[in-house]
Amino acid sequence: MAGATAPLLGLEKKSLREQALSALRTAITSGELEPGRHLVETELSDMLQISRGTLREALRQLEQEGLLSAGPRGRLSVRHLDGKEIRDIFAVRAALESLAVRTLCELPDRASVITSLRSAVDAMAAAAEASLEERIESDLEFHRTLCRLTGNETLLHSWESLEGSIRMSIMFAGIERAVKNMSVDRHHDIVAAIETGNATLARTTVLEHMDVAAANLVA
Amino acid sequence: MAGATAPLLGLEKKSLREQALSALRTAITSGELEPGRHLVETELSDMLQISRGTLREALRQLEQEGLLSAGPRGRLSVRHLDGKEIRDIFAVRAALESLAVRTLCELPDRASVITSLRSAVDAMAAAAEASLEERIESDLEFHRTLCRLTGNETLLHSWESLEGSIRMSIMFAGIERAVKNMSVDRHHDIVAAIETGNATLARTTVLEHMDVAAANLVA
DNA sequence: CAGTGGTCAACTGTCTACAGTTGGTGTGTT
DNA sequence: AACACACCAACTGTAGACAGTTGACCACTG
Repeated sequence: MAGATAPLLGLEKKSLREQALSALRTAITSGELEPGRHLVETELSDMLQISRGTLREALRQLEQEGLLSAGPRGRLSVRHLDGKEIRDIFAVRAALESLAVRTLCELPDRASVITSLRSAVDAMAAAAEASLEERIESDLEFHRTLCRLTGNETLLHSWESLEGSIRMSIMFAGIERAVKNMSVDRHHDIVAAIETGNATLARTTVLEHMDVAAANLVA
Repeated sequence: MAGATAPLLGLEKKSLREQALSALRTAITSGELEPGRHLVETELSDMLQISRGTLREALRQLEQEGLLSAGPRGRLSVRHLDGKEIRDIFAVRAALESLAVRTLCELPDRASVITSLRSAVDAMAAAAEASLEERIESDLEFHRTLCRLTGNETLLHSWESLEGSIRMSIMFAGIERAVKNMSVDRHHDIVAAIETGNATLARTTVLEHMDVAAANLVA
């Protein structure tokens, strides 16, 4: 986790809600909490050693991220994805990321952007020999960077809201299938397309990338 | 509010959290809670006559919708938008809705879709003489319908997550400016473009519609 | 055997209370 | 008057308890 730089002597204090949030997120996206499973508040609050009120705030956020689905009478369960939903998720993702690259193409000075993206690709290359988890992380980090560099906070926020669903898609399809989408070359193509400044080309490249990615997952 | 059909003798019971959610949403998007204002939990829970725990769940959701921004130490305040952020919001909105129309164009039988959209446009025309609020509602309803008809739940969800920000943009710019975007003709153009099945045309129409809309708001 | 009514356990919705932290204010000292 | 320190009020983080509802299981009755 290279992004977790401690703020110069600042204590690493996260609220219990945030801790619960990431704990549950990883539990779900790792499959520890299998899709369809009913979540019982008292049970979870016992496991995590936090009170129900704190837990409920975290659950509400996960629900809005699309990781949980609400049944009748507030019953929450882990969302179950089918092939169509994965394609739908990737269609939205493609729309967001194509906006990202289009925006980046229109930037007057893309030099620093290109530099950042290249180092993100390099990180993927470095992780290529590492664990599958790390490869996935570096891949997602690349795409998140794509959105962040636009400077459009709303775009970044929307993408991050989708991130949980993306991770669920990966888990649903199985990590073996997912790594087929981690090709360093394909990501280089995206950066190269941005570098040309040709928005149409960049957009097409991203759309195709996502099409292939979704196809790989649901194949 | 044509969408609020009671489910055959079903009682209309909403949880306090949901009630608080809509109360706060309208308070913010109507400007009753002005941008930048600090929100104090105890104060709000007194006003709404609910407990803090219940309120906090609602606040968490509003935060994720982008209506509230979190300061240091959990201090929440009503989000303040500037011109750039409005353009950013509408750029994301344009990306989502252009995906919507593209998807609709690729549908084999668009007849029923066109019918639904036409009635949504008719509703706008009917509201043209009504209050400004109703005009805004019918406009948003049209665009929401655009997303709903695709059958892509993720797309609809993403759009609805953005809806709060869109409403804030409208309020920020002032309703007088916003109504300039409610032209029935322009919305007819979108429907007509979908009817042709020409995805590129439809996409261009929507992108331009959103460009104009954002320009009108920040002018 | 079908159907009815009743009791019980499991959950969620909601509220109140307590603890910890922070920013401000007033007072005393030099 | 300026600075240091101590106290205080305001607010958020968190916990624990109570109430209401639902679904299941079981006995009773026609």
